[in-house]
Amino acid sequence: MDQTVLDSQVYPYTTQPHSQCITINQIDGSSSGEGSKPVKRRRKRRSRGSSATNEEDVATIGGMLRKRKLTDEQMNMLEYSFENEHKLESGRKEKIARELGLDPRQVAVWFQNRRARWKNKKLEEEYAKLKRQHDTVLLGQCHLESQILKLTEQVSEAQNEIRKLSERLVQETSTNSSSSSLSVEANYAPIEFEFSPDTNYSIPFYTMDNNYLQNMEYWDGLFV
DNA sequence: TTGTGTTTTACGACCTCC
DNA sequence: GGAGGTCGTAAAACACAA
Repeated sequence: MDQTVLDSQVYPYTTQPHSQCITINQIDGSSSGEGSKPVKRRRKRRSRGSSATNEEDVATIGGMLRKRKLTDEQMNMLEYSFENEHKLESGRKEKIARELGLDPRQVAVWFQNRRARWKNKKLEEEYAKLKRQHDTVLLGQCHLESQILKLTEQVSEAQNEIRKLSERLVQETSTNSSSSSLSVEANYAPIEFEFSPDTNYSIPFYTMDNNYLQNMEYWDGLFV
């Protein structure tokens, strides 16, 4: 067999699988030292040949078992099949395996791995979507907070204005009261004032009238 | 060339469903 | 109980920067 062709389909797979140097949680529970939590035991990894069902699947080169890498054509067919249906019932598995010249076990494994990749991708997309939504909400929150700040400043300015005017009014009323019998309304046209021109918000104008004067006490209490 | 990170293939453990 | 699923991981293959 042509070496290039062989290499395109199979790759080194050791006859002494690294399962010998197994893993982390393989051993007995005693080594973990963590009492209550159940420890997963990892068995020895089987050598590739033990599950293979045909010769092609366990080609050997230089004493090494070789694991097969799927060809582009096989990959395309599997992808096409996966697009139609992510699950794999046994009849379909056998059929695909036959058509592609693969071990049904290989087809099953490929679908398992493909589903895992698909799931990961979905999770990433979902995460990105949620992050975008979160960022939008944050932006809205910032906007609202800046509006609150602006409005608070405007309220504060308005309160100062009202205080000044009320003081002026009280002072002038007291100096005129002895010399004039005219009412406040007669001497002073209602005083109106606006907030800063850059504001976009419709804030009611405050008009000096009798109601205002009657409520002075109430307002003064608020200003303290 | 080599070190390192990522992808692909494969497997074991465990779970669920019929 | 068996078939087929997920999950976590090993190890080979691959990509790529230094």
